[in-house]
Amino acid sequence: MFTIGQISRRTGVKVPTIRYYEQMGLISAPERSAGNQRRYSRSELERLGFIRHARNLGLSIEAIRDLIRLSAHPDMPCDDADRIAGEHLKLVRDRISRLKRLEKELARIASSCEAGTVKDCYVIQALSDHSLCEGDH
Amino acid sequence: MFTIGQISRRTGVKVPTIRYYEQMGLISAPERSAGNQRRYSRSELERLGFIRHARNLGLSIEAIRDLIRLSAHPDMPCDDADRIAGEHLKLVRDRISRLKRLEKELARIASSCEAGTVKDCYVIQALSDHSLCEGDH
DNA sequence: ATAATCTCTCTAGCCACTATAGGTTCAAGA
DNA sequence: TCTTGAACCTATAGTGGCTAGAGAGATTAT
Repeated sequence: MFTIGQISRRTGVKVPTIRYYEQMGLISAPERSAGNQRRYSRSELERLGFIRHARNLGLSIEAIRDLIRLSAHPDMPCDDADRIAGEHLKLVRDRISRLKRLEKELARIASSCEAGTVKDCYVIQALSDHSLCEGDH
Repeated sequence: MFTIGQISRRTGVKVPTIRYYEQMGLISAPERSAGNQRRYSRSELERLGFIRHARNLGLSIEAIRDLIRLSAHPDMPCDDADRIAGEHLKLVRDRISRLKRLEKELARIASSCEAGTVKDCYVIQALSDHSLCEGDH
């Protein structure tokens, strides 16, 4: 049996976040001590690890809820789990390509200001005038 | 003189968002018609374009406020504008490298499930067990 | 017994919007 | 001039995923 602070330290998920996950239905309400404090078992520790890992990968609470629901039915086909992971992968790839375009333009903007005063600053000019952009976004 | 709907269509910033920017102090309160509706001039249209562009680049409201403050003092040195753009560039680069690590692991996870049922699904296993990760995150 | 550290619930705040409700104004057509 | 319908107004609440704080109670070590 672990206290909330103990599983917090073990999983790296902060105490209020654990309580928040409970509220959101990602982990079920654990047993309580005589004094109404949460007491967790090993399986709940593992589930929290799962959640933390998935969150680190950027999956939404919603997606994680779906995966947990799936894992409760081990004999169902796992197409849905694959789909969730695949969709998320696509999302991540989109974000990367978007950010790369931003990086390119920002790098251009940030490197090309040689003027000494705001009046002639390329950063501010470039931001004012979208038509100076090389790429599209 | 433009109505709020007109500058919304011209800049691509939604009407409630324009009002929100006004509340946040990014644009100053415009003139009003006899019936209390906002009437904008060309300079406000331009500023909104600036804001939209900067937001598209991912700059925070806070950073944009700083840049606007700077551009009100055209004779000051523009180091600060350069710094803001540079810092943001660093941020974007960090995000990209983080996302790339995620992409790698997600791709591995999503592609390696060959099992038919949830019980043996690699997606769920991999999420449960961080130690299966190849990289660090 | 006491002190220090957890833990409890509840509420509010963060960012950058978005949505809704209920009302007012404006511009164009009849 | 009247009417209609779109656009506008303010104010409030909700989004996601937490985080912070208050004020009270529980547990543990000395």
